Parts: sequence; C-alpha cells; structure tokens
Amino acid sequence: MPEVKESLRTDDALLLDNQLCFPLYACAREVVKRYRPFLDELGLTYTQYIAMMVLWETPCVSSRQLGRRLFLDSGTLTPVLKRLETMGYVNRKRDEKDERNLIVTLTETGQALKARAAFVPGQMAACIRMEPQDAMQLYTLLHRLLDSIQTGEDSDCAE
Amino acid sequence: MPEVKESLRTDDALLLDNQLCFPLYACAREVVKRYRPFLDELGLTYTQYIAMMVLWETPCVSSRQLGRRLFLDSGTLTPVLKRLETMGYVNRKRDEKDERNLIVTLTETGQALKARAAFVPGQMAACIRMEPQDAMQLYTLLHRLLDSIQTGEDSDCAE
DNA sequence: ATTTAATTAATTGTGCTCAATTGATTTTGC
DNA sequence: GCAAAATCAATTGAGCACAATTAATTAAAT
Repeated sequence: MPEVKESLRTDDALLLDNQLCFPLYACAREVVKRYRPFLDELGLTYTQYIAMMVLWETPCVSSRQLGRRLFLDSGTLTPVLKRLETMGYVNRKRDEKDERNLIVTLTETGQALKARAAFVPGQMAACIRMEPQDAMQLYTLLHRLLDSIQTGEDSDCAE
Repeated sequence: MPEVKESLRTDDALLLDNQLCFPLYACAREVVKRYRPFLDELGLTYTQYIAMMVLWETPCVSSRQLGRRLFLDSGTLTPVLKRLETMGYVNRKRDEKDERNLIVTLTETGQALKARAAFVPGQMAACIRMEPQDAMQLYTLLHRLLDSIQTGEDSDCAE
C-alpha cells in the first residue's frame, strides 16, 4: 500500500516517504521492541505474550483457532507453543474427537502468569505517549485495513 | 468497538481486542505478505525492496545511514546487503576516509531494476483497497507514533 | 603521544515468519 | 463401503530481526 497522495502515476511512487506500508512495518517493529524490557521480566517474547493473551481469555483453544486469532500459521505456532509448554504455561494434546486438532490448554502456572503480566499494558501506555483520540483513530483504521485485507483474501490482487 | 484508553485501568487491559500494538503487528505482516507475489517477480524480499528503494533515491549511502532510514541494525542489514551484492544490484566497499563505514552503491543493474519495480506500488494500491482519506490519516498517525517513539528513545519508559 | 572513549560493521545465537511439503485423519462423493 | 478430496499439525528451509559481543578504526582527553 504504497501511495498515499498523487504519487500513483508519478515517478515518486517508489520513494520510501510515499509508502504507507513502510511506516506500518517500522512502527510495528519499534513498538514490539518496546515491549521487550517488560516481557523480559516475564520471560516471554512478544509472540508468546499474545498467545498467552488469547489463552487467558480462552483457556482451551485449538492451535488452528489460535492461529486464526493471531494471524499466524502452524509453522510459527508449533515452536512457540512447544516453548510455552516447556515453560509450563500450557499443555498440548490431540483432540480425541478429531485427532487432527491440537488442543492447547492453560495450566495453573499459565493462569497465575496473568497477574504478573497485569502491569504490562499500563507500562506500555506510559511508554508510547499518544493522544487518546489518535490512539483510538489508529485502532479503528488498523482494524479497517485488517478487515479489508481479510475480505479480499482470495481475490486476485493483480487485477 | 472496544475501548482503547479506558481498558488501561481495568482488568480487560490484557484482552487481545483492547491492544493497539496487536493490530499494528498483524497488519504489518499481512500487508508485507501481500507484496510477496509482486516482489517474487523481481526476486526481492520486502526488506531487500525497501533497501533498494533508499538506493534508488540515494545511489550511494553508508550502511549506517541506510539502517537509520529503515530502522534496521547491522545484524539485519549485513546479510541483506550481501545478498543484494550477490544479485549484482549493489556494490559494498569501505569508506577510504573512515574505514569503519561501509559504503553501499547502486550498480547499473540495480538502477535498471527500478523500472521493473515501477508497477509494484500501483498493484499494491489496487490490492489494498482503502479510502484515500483513511490512508492519508493512517499515514499521518503512523508517522506521529514513529516520531514519538524515536524522541522518547533514551527515556526510561518504566517510570 | 598515549591512553581512553566512541563509533561502526560484522558475527553469533535465539527466535520468529512464511512458503512448501509431508503425513495423519476425517469428510465427502459416489 | 471406498476412493478422492479436504483439513490439520508438523517439518523443513530460507530469510529476517534483534540483542550481545567482537574487532577495527577514529576521535578525544589528557
């Protein structure tokens, strides 16, 4: 999502400053980077943190569902979930009804971690100073973009 | 529509839907993913593409400057630039004035690649359907966030 | 001038991300 | 029933991304 202004038909469509995707990409990495000192205290990476977030909300979920929620596939989730299991935060077992499904369940230790993680959102909010209306607007626009990407999932982008 | 600001003081601050960072993170990955079919035609990854973008704009640049522009460090850039050199798009040599600096220069082949890449922004714009005013607003907010993160670079976020 | 500090790219190690493939399992068509 | 298709997680391989370290070089401060 390159052009923001009239750069579509002009030569500067390939200028970095005219890209919409690049600040999205850079921003995401910078913000995730800011999580690290806080998440280090919990021994979690950002990906592990958002996986735990889903589990705190839904203590029993299939790998498939988790992936859909986080926009991640099994190639990413499999090692993440194995590490969370090694750390004792989740259990992994096959669904007896359908052996293809992997069921991930939150352990007691995993549940207890939520209390220790409670400080993270507040600290991050203090770290990322942004006007509330800007944050709200950004939230809305990102979800709108995410929706539009998802709905156009199978469409041929090239035409 | 979940509330972003108020959730910070309540228990649901750890709900995935109340996060601002998560849609940022998910959106960035989804959009970069959409570049792939187009960039595949050029034989570039997204990271290589944005590096080339800087070089099309500034045909001679130090690794340090490139990193500052892309928010990437040498751990990421070194292998990326080596691959671009192998592909024949850039040359790498030390600065004679200061041997610590690596000077990256665009080759003829690299310059020629720009013409082949000219279709990418338009195709992506067609792929990511978004209202122009939304795109502009998103662009503004992302840059604002990026600036605020950068200015608060060395401050202790934890207090 | 010599030591000290700062700057820089490169290296290393860990972990994520994704495409493509594999193999097990279940569902569907007939 | 049974073959074909669909649906999963897991695996593999390539390429980021980043923290921490190393080594080379330059700049600064006696």
